[in-house]
Amino acid sequence: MGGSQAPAPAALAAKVRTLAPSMTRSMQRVAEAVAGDPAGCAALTVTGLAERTGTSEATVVRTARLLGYPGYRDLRLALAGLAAQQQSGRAPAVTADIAVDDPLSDVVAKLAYDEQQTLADTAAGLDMTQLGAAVTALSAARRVEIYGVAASGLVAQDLAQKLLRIGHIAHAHSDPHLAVTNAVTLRSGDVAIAITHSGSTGDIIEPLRVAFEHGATTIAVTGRPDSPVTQYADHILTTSTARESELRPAAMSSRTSQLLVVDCLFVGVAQRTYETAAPALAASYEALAHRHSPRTTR
Amino acid sequence: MGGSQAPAPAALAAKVRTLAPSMTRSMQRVAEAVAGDPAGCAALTVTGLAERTGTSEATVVRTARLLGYPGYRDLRLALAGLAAQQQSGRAPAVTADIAVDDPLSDVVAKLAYDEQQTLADTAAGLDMTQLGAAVTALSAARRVEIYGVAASGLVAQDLAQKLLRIGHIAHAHSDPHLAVTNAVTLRSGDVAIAITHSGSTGDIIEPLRVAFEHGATTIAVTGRPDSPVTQYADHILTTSTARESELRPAAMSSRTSQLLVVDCLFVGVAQRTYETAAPALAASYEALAHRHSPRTTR
DNA sequence: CTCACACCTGAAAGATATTTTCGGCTCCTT
DNA sequence: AAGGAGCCGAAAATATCTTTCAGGTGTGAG
Repeated sequence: MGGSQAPAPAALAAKVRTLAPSMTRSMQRVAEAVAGDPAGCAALTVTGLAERTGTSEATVVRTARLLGYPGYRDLRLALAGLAAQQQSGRAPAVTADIAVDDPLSDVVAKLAYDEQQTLADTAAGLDMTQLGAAVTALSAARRVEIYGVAASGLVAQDLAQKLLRIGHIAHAHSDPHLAVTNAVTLRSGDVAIAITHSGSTGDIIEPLRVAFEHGATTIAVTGRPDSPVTQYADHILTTSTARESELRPAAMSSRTSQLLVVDCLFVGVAQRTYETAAPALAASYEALAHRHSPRTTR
Repeated sequence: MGGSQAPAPAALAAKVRTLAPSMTRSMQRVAEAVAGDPAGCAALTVTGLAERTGTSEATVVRTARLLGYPGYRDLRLALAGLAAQQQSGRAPAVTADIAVDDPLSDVVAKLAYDEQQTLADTAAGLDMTQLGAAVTALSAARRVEIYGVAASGLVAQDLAQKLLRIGHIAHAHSDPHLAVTNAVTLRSGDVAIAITHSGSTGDIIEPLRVAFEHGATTIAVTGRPDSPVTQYADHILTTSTARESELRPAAMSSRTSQLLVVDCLFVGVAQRTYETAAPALAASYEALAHRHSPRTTR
């Protein structure tokens, strides 16, 4: 039930970053070479790439498999495609890290660029099958419980707020103990969602496990599709992982990525349950209108 | 003109037309198939393409040679590149609104595109002078209080979490009454931030007004620089407003925009107070490490 | 501190795909 | 109608990719 099986044409760099942590040293060398110079690597045979990375053919093939391709041949084709896209596409990028002495205008530009990149990577890497299944489960759910702590806790709340606005019963939990207590009450027909970037946050795995074992449909939103949390997930939605730096904690880009996924879930559910969602949206909008004072101008 | 022996990436169709007259019948069939469906042919092996065109492997190789490639392998690579280019070329048709019957893949593409657009707009529209002043005030603040409700409440919490992690005293408030109570205790040297998209949410204006009148430095993060909330704001940071639709509430893009602004504030403050921020970041990272269970692999 | 285990790693064997060779065939020329 | 030039594909030869297996390395338990 792992990541997507579709060959990723443009999302390769993202996939490399996502899977890199679960790779062995040699495989990382191969993945790095491939992500760093797609065009150059596309010109090489298995043996050539093995030599260039100081590894063996077997390792190259293994890496290709891990990245989701049937074998090296297919990875090579994807590489050629990627190279062509880069060629025709825009200039590489100004991907420099944020430095302590960057002027504010640079900070803004770099942050905006990085988040845009994260969005593109996430969209490209999302498995539509998994997403569809998750939307289906959510649309039919009696109630939805969402677990997340810290930055992911905010994403959980965001989703809960949105689902509530279209008439679904949804709650977010940040307190690990209460989350487990809550998970115990779930059963078949309910949905539990765990949001965790690392996928190995014990406080979040536990409630999902409990929900899973009580028969609820479980969904994991994580940046690590091979992490512990996925053992208890019926559906896995992978968020992208951008490089981080001292001044740019991982939480920043993972949050952007998670929010996009959550938005997709929301819109998907809203589509599926349009008959009830539309009036509910209108009603909640109406109810809040009086809380706003008249505008100053215009 | 035609680069005779150089592998043609995009000009393949043209080359086929140019060379077609000098081809034999079987070769023309192959060339035609290749030019007509690059993506499909890239997926085929020599034998496969030979069968599909009703010819033999030898003919396929001969055709590849005639088109300027060393062999079929290289033609296939070029084909993959061409396919990828075509693919990406017809992408930018996602500017339409999200419809009820859009397939999920369109939903994802449109959402990602819209959020990217929002980010670009926000970055372009940010007033660096105001941002700089806000960062200066925050860096020197004794404590920071942040007010926001609903979706903006989550942004407020996000900022509070981040500032806490770099050793600043910061709290987010969603409860209007508690917010006002809290604002009363502020004075010169403290900073209050109001986050509201409309700029006319009474529950948020009120605490900012109180903070303003008690001498605190006040910052407004709003999408409406002419709205009531700005009367009480020393510094105004403008977020961008994307068009919204029934299935895409305003909260979605305003949140993206607000988060970017908040991230800029955070990084700005982290830069200015690097001496204390860096160790604090490292310490909080360290403290959370034990909450993560060991990885599945490695 | 030592041992045992699990896992990564690469060499070589095995399987596929590509390229070359070569003889039959068609079609044109005279 | 006969000869010949060149096209075409089957099968051999080669290159490339994949799998298997055994050696090595680091890690955790005792």
